Amino acid sequence: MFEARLSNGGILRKVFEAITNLVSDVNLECNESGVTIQAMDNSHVSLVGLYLKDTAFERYRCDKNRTLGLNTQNVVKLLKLCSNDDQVLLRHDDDSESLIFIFETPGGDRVSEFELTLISIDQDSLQIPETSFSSVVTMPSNEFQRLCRDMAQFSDSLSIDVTSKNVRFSTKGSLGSGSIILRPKEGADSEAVALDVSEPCQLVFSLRYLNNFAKATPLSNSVKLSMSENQPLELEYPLEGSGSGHLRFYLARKITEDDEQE
Amino acid sequence: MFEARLSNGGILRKVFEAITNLVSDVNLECNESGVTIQAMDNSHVSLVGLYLKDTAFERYRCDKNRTLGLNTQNVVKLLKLCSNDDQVLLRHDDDSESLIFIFETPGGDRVSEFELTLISIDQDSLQIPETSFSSVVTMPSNEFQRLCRDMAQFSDSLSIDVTSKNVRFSTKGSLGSGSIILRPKEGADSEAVALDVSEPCQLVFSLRYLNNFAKATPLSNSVKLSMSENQPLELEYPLEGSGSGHLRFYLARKITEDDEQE
DNA sequence: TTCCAACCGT
DNA sequence: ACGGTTGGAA
Repeated sequence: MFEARLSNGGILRKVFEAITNLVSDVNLECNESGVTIQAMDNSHVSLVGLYLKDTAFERYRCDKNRTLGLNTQNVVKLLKLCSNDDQVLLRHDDDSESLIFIFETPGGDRVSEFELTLISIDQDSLQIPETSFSSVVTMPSNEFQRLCRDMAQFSDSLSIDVTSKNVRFSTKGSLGSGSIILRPKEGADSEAVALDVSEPCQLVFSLRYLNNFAKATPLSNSVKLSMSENQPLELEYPLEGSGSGHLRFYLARKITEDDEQE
Repeated sequence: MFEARLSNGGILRKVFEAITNLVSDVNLECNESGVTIQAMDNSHVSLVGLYLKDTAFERYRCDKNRTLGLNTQNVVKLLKLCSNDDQVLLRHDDDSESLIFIFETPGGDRVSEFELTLISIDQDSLQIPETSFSSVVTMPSNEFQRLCRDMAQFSDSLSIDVTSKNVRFSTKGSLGSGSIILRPKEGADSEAVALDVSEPCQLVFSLRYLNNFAKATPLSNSVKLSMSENQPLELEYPLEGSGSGHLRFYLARKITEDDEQE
């Protein structure tokens, strides 16, 4: 028996809304310590990682490990049926072919129960390793989204240069070029830009994917970009108000013409 | 001479907006006690019944009974030309081929007059009988609309189970199944769910039609679902602020596979 | 008929 | 700014 109660159904909806553009089917891995998703996107370019610790739930019970195959669009459809402040209870009976979503109004006078048929997904169970990075940029998530949207006007490649002093996002295309430099703010609160750089780096990424990742903006006020030379970017949205948890995206640096000449 | 003045033109517009999806042409039956419409929808599956008692009007005069054939879409077009709080005066001169709509701003500083050509509709004049029902559910109209829209995600069939304790709406489709249970609220105001059940019932209806009926939601805060086994559903939207009147829909229960096996 | 895009109302 | 509705196109 797997049973997990979230007091805020909105988080779950936003998580699936954020990843539905990337992956159509995912395996929800449930064990006693929490719930995770690790999936390659449909075009096998980027990775998505969700981690919801058991403490992120109001109530959590998972007697036996299980893998729940879900169609992300169907999950989004279903989660749209709950109001933002409804409580959400997920339930899976051992060996059942469906996952049950129960939405309860705060007053309890309305209880909706929806059953989603599980699907079987043959996908390599990824084990995304925890890695350390030489450059870490923390910034407001909406600012990152805006930046990626704006830069996409010029080209699909975004260059990110991080030094210990600042971070520079730049792009160049036929209609011109753009560059945005962010410096850490003095009175650093969580809303500000922060840098943690042991080794500067300069990497180029596809804006198409970054813009897809940025769909997760509603989940968190801040986003963390972790980079090292010759390592994929890790983009992390901490899940606020859920105790501990995060949604992460991984993207290998874009192969540019310079690389090809090597 | 037929002359009827409504202080609130919005009601009339909403009524016609609600039925224009179901019936393209209707006969407006006018007699000394008020105005009624009784019509079968275009596909001859459901019935629409409008009743506006003479007292629903600010002024009402109907010397001679008459049947005014109207194209519902044209009426909607015309009623869009009046503001929500305009007074509406309907006038029909005996034997005239048109119905006159006069819109007057509250201050009376603007008077618009429109003439709508009547059409002749050969349709059996229905006499929908007043019936009694074993299960009556009253609930907020917007909640009913939401429910029907949500359930349509799963399938076109909505099962309604009413007991003396609660009402359960459920559906089942390829992507899963859904069920919403409503219980009467304790501090029951007009916004709440109320049940009046002498005999429980369990019926299935087409969500396509229910969703069409739910277009009437703006007319009323509450909706009344009256059911008995082996009898069509009666869905009633009381016309608020119009003294006495209502818009009703009737829908026979959907024939399911179970029935066919009988 | 169903899906998508623009427009409007909240 | 979002959700809903409506109109048009496939």
